[in-house]
Amino acid sequence: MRSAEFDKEQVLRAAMTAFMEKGYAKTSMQDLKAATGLHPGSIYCAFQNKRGLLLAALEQYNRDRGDELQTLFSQHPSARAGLAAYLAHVVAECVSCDPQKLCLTQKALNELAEQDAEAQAILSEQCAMWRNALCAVFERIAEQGELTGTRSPLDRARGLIVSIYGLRTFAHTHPEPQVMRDLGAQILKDVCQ
Amino acid sequence: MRSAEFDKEQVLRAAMTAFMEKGYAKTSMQDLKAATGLHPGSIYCAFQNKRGLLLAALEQYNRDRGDELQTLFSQHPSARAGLAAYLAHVVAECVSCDPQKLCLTQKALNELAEQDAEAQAILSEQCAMWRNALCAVFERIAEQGELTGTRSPLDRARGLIVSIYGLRTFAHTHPEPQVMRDLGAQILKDVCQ
DNA sequence: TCATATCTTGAATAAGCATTCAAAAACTAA
DNA sequence: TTAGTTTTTGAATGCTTATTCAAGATATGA
Repeated sequence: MRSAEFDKEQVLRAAMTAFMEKGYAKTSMQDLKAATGLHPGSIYCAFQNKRGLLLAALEQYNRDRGDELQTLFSQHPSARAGLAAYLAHVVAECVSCDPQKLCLTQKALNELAEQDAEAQAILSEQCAMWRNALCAVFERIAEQGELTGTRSPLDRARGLIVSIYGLRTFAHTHPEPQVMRDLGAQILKDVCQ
Repeated sequence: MRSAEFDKEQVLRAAMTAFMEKGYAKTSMQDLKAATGLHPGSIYCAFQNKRGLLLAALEQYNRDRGDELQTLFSQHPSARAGLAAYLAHVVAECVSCDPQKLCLTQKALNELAEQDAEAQAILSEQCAMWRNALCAVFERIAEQGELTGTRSPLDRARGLIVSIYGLRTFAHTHPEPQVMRDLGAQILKDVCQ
């Protein structure tokens, strides 16, 4: 018996950033070898093939982002303040123009939703998990009486996801940071109204 | 002297749909040959290379979409009604799940904004043109007294673009058509408020 | 210490890719 | 009709790609 030398999470995070920077199609196995430090044989042994590595990386990304969201909201007693901080965090990522701070779920959705049914199913489920987490947030905000209007938490969660996807796409045109912050503020207003 | 046999607009529209379906990286010259009916030599003679064909296709797409928007709004005396029709049109495209009804600008923005500065510049300018067109729409809606609130037309135009980008990304997870229509209706409300 | 099972290594493979080019075809102008 | 110019054609090129595999390295258990 002998166990693998590499740390799977570490390898998946390295693959994640490689895919974020170049997209799936343009990331070569050579890129992945350089990013992960693994030789082709090891990658194929652990993940079947390039696509298997992507799918595993997508799941790792989703876990990491879920944890991050939970941590962020646990730091704010007011759910509404947590939401503001969350949006500010997303805006900051957009403004940074750092390819490693893109949303891999969104990138993959745009690149392969129409081409790979299995990837699409994984991504749809991840989107549903995200939506449920945000839905719970809006339920807490409602309980704390910080919501006007009559929209359901689910509606608001969907609206917020749409807005964040849009914000991240819009950011690729490099608008001024203040514009991005204003857009974020307006989204917060609209979604809590 | 001899003029080219092919119709440039027709070729560019064929290339557009090829790039929409597979993305830039995964569309091979063989795909483009099949889609356009042009042999490699002719493509290279007319557009330099694969990337040149993409850039030309992006510009054609932008022209076509600009014309489409103008036509749609010219059919509605009420600018507000035109906006509602425009959003309904976008939602219908999202619901159709037809890869040929994606937004090529958005697809390219997501795939190559970080990798190709020239493409990014073209796409940013196209986004600015779109924003200006929508800004003019909001000015007309304001003149017609159908706007509440104090947001500037420019703010609203940016917000609408963000929402449409988001809607199109969200659509890749195949939500129910009614959900998409509800999201469209909410966007219309928020942006005119 | 040794045998064994498993992982690691990196060169080899075969397919696919963007691009080039020279020959053939065809339109234009005289 | 004919000469000249440009386009069309599609095979050839050389490079890159994902994937495989057999040899070598190394940890584990006896």
